[in-house]
Amino acid sequence: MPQRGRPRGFDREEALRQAMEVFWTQGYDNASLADLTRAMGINAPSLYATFGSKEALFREAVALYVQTEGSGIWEQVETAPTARAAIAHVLRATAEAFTRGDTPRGCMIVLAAPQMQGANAQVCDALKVHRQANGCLLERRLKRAVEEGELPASTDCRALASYFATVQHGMSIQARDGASRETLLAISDCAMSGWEALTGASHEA
Amino acid sequence: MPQRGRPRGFDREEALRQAMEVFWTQGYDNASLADLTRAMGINAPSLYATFGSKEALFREAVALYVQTEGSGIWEQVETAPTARAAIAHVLRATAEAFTRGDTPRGCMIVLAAPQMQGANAQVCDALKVHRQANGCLLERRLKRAVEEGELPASTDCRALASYFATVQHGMSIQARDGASRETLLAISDCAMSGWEALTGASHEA
DNA sequence: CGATTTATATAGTGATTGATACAAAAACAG
DNA sequence: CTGTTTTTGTATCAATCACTATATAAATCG
Repeated sequence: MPQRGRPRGFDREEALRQAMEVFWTQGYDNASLADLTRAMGINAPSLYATFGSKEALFREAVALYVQTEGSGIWEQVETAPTARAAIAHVLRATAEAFTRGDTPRGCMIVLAAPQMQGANAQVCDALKVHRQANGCLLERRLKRAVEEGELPASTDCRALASYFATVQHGMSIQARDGASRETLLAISDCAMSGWEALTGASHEA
Repeated sequence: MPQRGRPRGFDREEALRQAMEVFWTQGYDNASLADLTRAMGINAPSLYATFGSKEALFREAVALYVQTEGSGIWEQVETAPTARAAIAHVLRATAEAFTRGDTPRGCMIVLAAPQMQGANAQVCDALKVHRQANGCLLERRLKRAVEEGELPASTDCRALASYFATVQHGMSIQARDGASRETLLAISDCAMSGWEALTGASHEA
């Protein structure tokens, strides 16, 4: 019994992708139900029957964003041969992802709801969790590099992770302000050029 | 003829300061007229008679922010003896300003309206102008350092300015996410530790 | 076919949005 | 005092917000 009643007249994933793009460009507050339903090509009752509420739709959109857009940025952190290569890839992939042209500029996780206080504290907090997860991912990778001997034991992995996360977050603002791909790549080069001074691993390639 | 009619029953500057704090914590969209009038201690007609509109009030709040909160961060860029000292001060002052405790965390210019599209494109664009002005300020200071011999002629001042602006912007996100003053100071130290590698001025102090 | 089940479109819910009409209140000028 | 001017509080404006009640449309089941 695959389905009993009237079949759904739209593609759930495609509608969710459209909603994600609206939230990505407009943010959570500024994206109205009218904006969402227009972009998704459905009416409000279909949206609520399928996704539950605006907040639930946003959470699904965030999950889709992390899975599709974010994966290209963070997926190689664990598998990269060195911590240095891992972080360099994160920054370079960020510069490219933020200036793809067919998607909104900057990171949805950073830009969609930066206001902690007010009506949508839970939504903002959900994004904060994602941001901090990325910072922890970097920190864990750096700690592994210390264990493996790539970096000296004196390395302040927490500080380094916060630093590179800060650069990655700041690139969202730059991208929204119109920075070109070349500019963002130059920024990531600047961030990486201090690697030896940061880690004391001047003997590493 | 100092005044003709009924005198104003509240302090204009104090009310503006309260409005600034609401916009700072909640952002432009999320700050409702009810939030603003409650914090300012006045009713809506007084607000409109004094400031014109919500957008005009926001612009005045931004100007007040730049003048009061932002000055401590950017005022020494021109007067600092070296570009290195200037930028180090910007980052250190940023770490302190974003964690003062009695003011909201992070930069109002970065956090109050990051959505370019939608209802408030003009408001967002006004903030973008301020952000880019800071980047240009850094770039001009770096170019002066090249002219004065502090930095080699090969220095890419545009890229360096974008890089440090990116770090400064990213610190707003970190501050909103709860980063401590020590963490932000460590981030600024990380950003500065690559100075020699970035500028090729390894012989400078 | 009729019965059931699910999705759709229309229309409208109360609440809140930014912004005002209006008249009383509080100062001055004459 | 009587006008004039400006601010104030109350009460409200149309528009929009997120959300839903209701009835019809479109499918399967028996």
